[in-house]
Amino acid sequence: MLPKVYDPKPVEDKWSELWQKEKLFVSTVDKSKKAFVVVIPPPNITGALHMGHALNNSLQDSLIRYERMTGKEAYWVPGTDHGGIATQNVMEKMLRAEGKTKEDLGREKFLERMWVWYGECGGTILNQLRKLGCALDTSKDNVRFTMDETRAGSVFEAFRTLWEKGLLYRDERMINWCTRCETALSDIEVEYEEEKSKLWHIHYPLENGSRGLVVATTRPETMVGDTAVAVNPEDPRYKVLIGKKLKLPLTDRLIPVIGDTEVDLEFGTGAVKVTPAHDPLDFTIGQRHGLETIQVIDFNGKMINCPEKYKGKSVQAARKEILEDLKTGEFLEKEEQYKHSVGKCDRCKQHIEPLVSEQWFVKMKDLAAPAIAAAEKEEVKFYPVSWKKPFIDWLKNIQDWCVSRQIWWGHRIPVWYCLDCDKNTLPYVAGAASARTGESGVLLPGSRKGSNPILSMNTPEKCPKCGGHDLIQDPDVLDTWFSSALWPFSVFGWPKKTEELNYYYPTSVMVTGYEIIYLWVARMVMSGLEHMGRVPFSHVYVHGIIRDKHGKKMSKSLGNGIDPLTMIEKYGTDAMRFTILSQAIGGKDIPFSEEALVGGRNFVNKIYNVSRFIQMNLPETPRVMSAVPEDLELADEWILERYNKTLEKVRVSMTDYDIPASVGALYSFLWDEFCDWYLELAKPRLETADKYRVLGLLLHVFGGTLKALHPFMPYVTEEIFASLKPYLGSDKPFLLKEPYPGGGKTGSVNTEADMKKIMDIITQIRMVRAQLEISPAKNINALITSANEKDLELLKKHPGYITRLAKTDKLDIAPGLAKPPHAVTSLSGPFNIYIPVDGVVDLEKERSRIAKETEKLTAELFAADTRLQNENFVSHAPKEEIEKITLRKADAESRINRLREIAKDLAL
RNA sequence: GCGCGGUUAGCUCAGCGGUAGAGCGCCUCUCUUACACAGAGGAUGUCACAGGUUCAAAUCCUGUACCGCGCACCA
Repeated sequence: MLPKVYDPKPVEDKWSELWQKEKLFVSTVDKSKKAFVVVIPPPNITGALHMGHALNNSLQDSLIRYERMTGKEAYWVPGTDHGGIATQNVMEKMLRAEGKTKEDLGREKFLERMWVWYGECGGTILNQLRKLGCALDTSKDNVRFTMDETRAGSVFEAFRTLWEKGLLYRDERMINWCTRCETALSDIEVEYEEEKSKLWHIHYPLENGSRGLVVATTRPETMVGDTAVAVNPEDPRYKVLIGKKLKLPLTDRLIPVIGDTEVDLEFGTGAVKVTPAHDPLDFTIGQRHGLETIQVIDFNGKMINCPEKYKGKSVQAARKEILEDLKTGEFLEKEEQYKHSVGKCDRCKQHIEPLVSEQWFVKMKDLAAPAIAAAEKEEVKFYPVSWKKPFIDWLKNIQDWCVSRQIWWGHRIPVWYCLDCDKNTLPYVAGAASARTGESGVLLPGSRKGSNPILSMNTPEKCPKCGGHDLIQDPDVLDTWFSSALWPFSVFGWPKKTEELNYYYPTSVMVTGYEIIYLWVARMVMSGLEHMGRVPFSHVYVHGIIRDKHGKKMSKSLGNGIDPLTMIEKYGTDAMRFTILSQAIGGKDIPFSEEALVGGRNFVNKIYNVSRFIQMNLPETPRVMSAVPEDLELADEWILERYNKTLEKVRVSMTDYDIPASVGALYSFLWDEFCDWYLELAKPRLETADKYRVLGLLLHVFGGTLKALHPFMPYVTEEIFASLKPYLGSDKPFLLKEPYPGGGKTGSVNTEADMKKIMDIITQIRMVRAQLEISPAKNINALITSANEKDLELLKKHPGYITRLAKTDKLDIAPGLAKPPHAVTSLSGPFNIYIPVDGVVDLEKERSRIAKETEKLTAELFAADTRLQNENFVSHAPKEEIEKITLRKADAESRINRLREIAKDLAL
């Protein structure tokens, strides 16, 4: 006999290995079949998978397996992402642990280490995905990487196309700079967080030293880079000062007062210090008024171009000193408590420094327009729809995308410069190794205007203009999202016109968390339309974020993270998949706790034990037994009906990507209906001549349920299916090869209603047993009677159901039965149920039971009656509703009357 | 400031026009040979608040409060 408790580990190891070995998940171009394609959101190679990945991939796997079983050529394309800054930070951290920096290694050696890391981490991730049961063919030649050779080709092609269309350009702008990661970031890589700070009011005197203007600022340290003070030209307080010169405190510079309508009269003092080099708004004001831009903070976050005493100091240190000096000089007039949100690097949480710098940008407006149209026409359809509007709104307000990053790990910008042609325009310093670029010879961050970029995938042989060989490549790499944006077609070899690309593109659905809709989904849609002329996927299935049980984001620093692999160890993959799939409702965040897994584990165990029970009853010599027999009796028809309806519910839910509804339907069918009722009713029949017909149906329904559950819980279903296969008559090597069940026809219309009547009687008797504390071991007798003989026909056909499940010994079913002297009574629909009890009935208990019941029914009667009395209800409500209420009223009346009679009896 | 969610049993959440549901927890009984990771039964809810629409509202509309999340602003 098999053990009572299911042990997932050996089962999971066995099958995940076999699936890969037998190439179960391989997809090939098959034009006779409709393709169902999902491209994996490639996990960053930054470490182990987390709960978010578990959710994301469980959802995708469910879809892929489901669609494959419905007969589509389902292909789930595996891969990983190099993950730019995030991964480089991981490596830098590892180096730090060794007491090294990336500069110690130099660019080349550093990248070598990164590739070794890719080998390790990428492998780990694939391993973990296999453990999760993912239907991904992880053989080497099928796994993509955003930085492998093919993908590099895609990136170059995209870069070249955009460049040639003038959609990619280099310009000097104010960008977000992370002084920790030492790179520029795009706007969406900045997180804003509310912080408590101060608003400092500083007096800027007039040229002659007399009372000037008071500015309010949160960043006093930038004042050494001020080149003006702006006021609103309509401001009566300051209008007259426009054009006057102010003496910039702590320096000997004079700066003008300018008028600019962007200045808000209400805010602060109504006078703004203008630091074009370090504030986005000031930058535009500066451009408008032709102000000088003085960079006083460098790319390391240190002060430059300022009075000697602040030079080289960090921003924080400089702020402190400058404030002290302002106080000493009596320039500081006020300190106000102030809350404002501050930009932070989404990778390292360091404060973002707005800096002016020359970077590569992608022009977005033209790219966004077709994407907006596609979303509006729902060529890209969001599930849930509520993401449609935010998606479109974001695209409508899109800004150009800064795509250059000053890090080493990534696709190097495919642009070279000729040091001969451009020796006067390039900020090039030959010789000494550069810490920033890790190369000898430095291309400084300054302007390269006037130089001629040479576009080339590989190092050009020579300068096409002068034939010179002294070429230097742009030191920057591309934003990691640049390659991600191409993923839905780069995975199929684009720009090569491969057969795969032709067959699999556009893909079916993109499954992703809402946190990367703009960062990623929007860019894929734009790229797909731009480079392929078609949207990359027709559906976007948006899911939420896994949070801790209190709704807090899981994070390392909070220590509230749950490791999916530990959970798999403890509860099994199927249990974890079931749990998170059940909770992934409507794209909402999922509060997750370990306790929730218990339910999943129990369900897996339940499934396993059903199979134990069935197997116990099977003949030792296997033969095909699964069948829907002729001459079904009520319970058989009922379970088939429930089975068919459940499968239909699953089918409908799946078209809506409502996986929790699918999983939930199967759960309650198997547990509440199949196990709790049908199996219990089948047990005695297994001892009779009926045995093989019952077994046939048990196998049919359970086998089908296993298939239906397989997309969600692949391991346990595969394992059980394998052991039942000879009885089920399947010749398929794996469950995934089986067609998804469904489409069965339903039985007679009365089946469910009839069964419900019997179930209710059973429940009533059980209730009496429980209330009277009659031991389950003890059999009792019951009398069931009704005024209408016809009602009893149904029960007479199936006395065994009641005998078995209510554990009655002797069961009398007849019209007009009188209540035996020592008996308790219960009502079920039109039936009076009398249960004779030993000794004397506790009259008090019985009376109060009946009183309570009467009370409930009276309330019901009153409610029904009130509605029926209401003319409006009768004239407006649909017929069926009125009928329903009428019946309810009659039922309540009948029961109340019957209860009254019994009460009368009891009084005697 | 704009937008999007949420507010239902002790907890976590379904339901989204026709008599309030699940899982977990709690209470009672049962190791009845598939399963105690189980079975049977039970208790527990002014469905945030205020208006409105409707014969009928947890469900639709409007507003309010609180919680969360985006986006914008942030001198």
